[in-house]
Amino acid sequence: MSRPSRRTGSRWCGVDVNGPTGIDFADAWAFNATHMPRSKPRPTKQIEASPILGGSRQVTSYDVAKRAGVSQSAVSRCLKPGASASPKMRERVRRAAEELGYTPNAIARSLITRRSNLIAVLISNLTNLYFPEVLSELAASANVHGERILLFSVPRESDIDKMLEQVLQYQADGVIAAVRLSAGQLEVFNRRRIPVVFFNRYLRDRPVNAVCCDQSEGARNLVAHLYRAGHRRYGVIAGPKDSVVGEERLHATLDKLEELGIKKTPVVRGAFDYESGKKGLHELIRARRSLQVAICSNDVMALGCMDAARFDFGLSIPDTLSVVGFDGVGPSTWSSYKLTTVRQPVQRMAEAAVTLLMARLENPNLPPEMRLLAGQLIKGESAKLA
Amino acid sequence: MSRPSRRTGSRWCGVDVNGPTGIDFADAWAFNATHMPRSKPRPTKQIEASPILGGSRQVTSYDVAKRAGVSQSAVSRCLKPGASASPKMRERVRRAAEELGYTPNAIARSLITRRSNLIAVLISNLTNLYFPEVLSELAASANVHGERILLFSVPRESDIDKMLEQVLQYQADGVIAAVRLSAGQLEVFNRRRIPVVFFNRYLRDRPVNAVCCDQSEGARNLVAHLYRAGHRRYGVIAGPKDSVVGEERLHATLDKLEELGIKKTPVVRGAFDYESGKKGLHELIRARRSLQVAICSNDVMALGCMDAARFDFGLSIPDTLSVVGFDGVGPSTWSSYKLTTVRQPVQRMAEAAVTLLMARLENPNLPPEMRLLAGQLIKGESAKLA
DNA sequence: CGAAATATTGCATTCGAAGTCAAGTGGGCT
DNA sequence: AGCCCACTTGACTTCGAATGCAATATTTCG
Repeated sequence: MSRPSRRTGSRWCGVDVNGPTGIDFADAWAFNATHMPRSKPRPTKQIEASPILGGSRQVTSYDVAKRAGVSQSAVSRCLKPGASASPKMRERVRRAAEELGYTPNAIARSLITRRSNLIAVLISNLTNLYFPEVLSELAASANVHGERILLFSVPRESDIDKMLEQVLQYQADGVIAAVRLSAGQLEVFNRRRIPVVFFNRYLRDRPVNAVCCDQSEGARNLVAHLYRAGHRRYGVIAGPKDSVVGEERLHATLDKLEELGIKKTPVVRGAFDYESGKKGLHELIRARRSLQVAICSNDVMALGCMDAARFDFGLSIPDTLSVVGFDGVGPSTWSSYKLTTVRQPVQRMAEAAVTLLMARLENPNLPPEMRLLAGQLIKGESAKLA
Repeated sequence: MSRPSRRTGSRWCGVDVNGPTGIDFADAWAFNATHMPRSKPRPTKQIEASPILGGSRQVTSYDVAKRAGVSQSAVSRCLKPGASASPKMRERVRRAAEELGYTPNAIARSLITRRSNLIAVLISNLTNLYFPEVLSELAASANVHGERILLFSVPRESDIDKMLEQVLQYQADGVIAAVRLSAGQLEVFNRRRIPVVFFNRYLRDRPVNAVCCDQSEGARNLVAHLYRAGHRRYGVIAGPKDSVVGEERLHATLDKLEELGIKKTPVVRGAFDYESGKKGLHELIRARRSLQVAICSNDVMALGCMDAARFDFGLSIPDTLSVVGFDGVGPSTWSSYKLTTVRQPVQRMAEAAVTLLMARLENPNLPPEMRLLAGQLIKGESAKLA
């Protein structure tokens, strides 16, 4: 310490100064304070000197600084790529850090930088066969940008508010939502300038960030192929009404059918799960015995529908009944199904979602943006197509 | 402020005092400092007084304190259930917090309490059909204990070390590992007293915390049933050699077979995925044309195996070939498969893993513990059983 | 060689909540 | 009234890294 040393209570220097510096402070206080109820000298912040003993206090940047004979700020700067630091110091600090097994504390960093490097991912029901893939792609993309994934698996819609509270508490940098959020819930994030990107859903009444597979185009495309193959008697196994993408798939399907002159297509509702597909087919057939095509709003229901067709009704697919789905999940390609479906480009969608989010972290003023990615028609063997 | 007011630089009080208190400080400094290179008055920590303007600084406990007319410590105490606080103050603080829309900062809390309330979950490949269920159960259990899940999806084994570094940086309270960890990697966590619980795997050479499904018993049970049904010519489609549970399933199977007098059962290796199951059956049949039973080390391979049997070889299941698996994933119950398998009690396993972890957070000195949960034999229709 | 420009470095402060400790308050009892 | 004890409450420090700023060190260049 060659400069005129100021008396400070700062921790790592404390050990270098003669005597407890705290006393100066107490004096200063005494001078001004007319009443001094707690006059005990401010304790010099002193580091436990026994890193060898069992004191398993974690190694901090102060420890590294001391060992390298530099200041804590220096350590911080050396670890940061862009910062100003001489190569010599960099090397000394690097060595000291390595010798001590130093791990920066991301929590402390987040507190001061106001960047948690956490992305909250909200997923409603992980068992959907489609989400796992999404999740793993999201994790990969986030990782590329130095962000981690804080997972919120929402068992019931009613629990969402509690989850959102947690998302806020953890200071997530941003949110990727594969669940339904109300306008009010979204507003909470907007007010705090936390970007939210919807995954395969969005809000109808206001512009939001979203990455979606182009359901409409996929659906119309699919219907066109089916129609050209000669199919005339359709039925739809749709998702629950509160699923925006489900409704979009449904409406695009019905619109295209009407455009082709086919009216009054029966529609039954399911919950996007296997059993719904089975049940759905039973209902459809009850409604219309001569059904030729079952259009299912997702793959898992389509697979259930196929199984019901074969095992409950003894139908031959695609000869007696054509079945199609949406998503392109793993099992849809299995030999038992070879489902005709519209595959979502999950990987590109995940990348897009993270990219959208990161851009809004850089520049919070970017306007809401919706990215539509085209689905790919997978011509399986579950439907006669043109 | 009814007591004799001490002059302090503490933030929330500053605003109550007449005039800028900073000046008193400057004087104090001037009095004592013999050398004063930086004599600008120590800035009184002052809170931006415009919560109405666009100043979107987040609401802190200081703001709440100010509004409620109490100290910041009081706010902290009021929000914590056990702490000492009069009902009157509790109510005032609660109201102020609500009016301001206060959200405690979990990051700041973690820094001081040294508890991040984060559990790192390491999963290798999420697309495995079995992990999604695990993950969603883990999330649910963790939530019950007030912990969040920090997800690490490990694409390649080689990336694990980078992941572990991140786990440390984020000060995860504990780790649930559904991936392979070397003894050295585990040691890093032990040294830092971060509990690790393995999920369906463990280390052979040292005691560790683990929750596993009792593979051996399940396998032996399965084989016994198959044997009693009259099967004599077996083949095994096993997992990769580096999977501990896979090997356990394999060895238990082979042991039991030998115990029953059946030697030299052919074994082929797969990667736990659908294609491996198909390929595995081809290899098995090439090795032994008269195969009666294919024992697969997981469900997904079993499903692939079934499909290969039916579509590639035209075999009838279970008449010509019996197929069994392990896990009990969703699709195994679908009508096309009705797989006979040993179901893992995923929910109870997840609960156990979290419980084991939480116990070790309470008391870090608890010895390693391994919980074995029995698998449940699901008698599907893919195998003739006794 | 010396002045000016630039690079390096350290000090002090900051982020926001929690916890320690002492001071204050009030009640109950003698 | 006086004393003791339990209960409330607030001031201040703490956690660990990042950063603005000023003080040095080093280089550049006239």
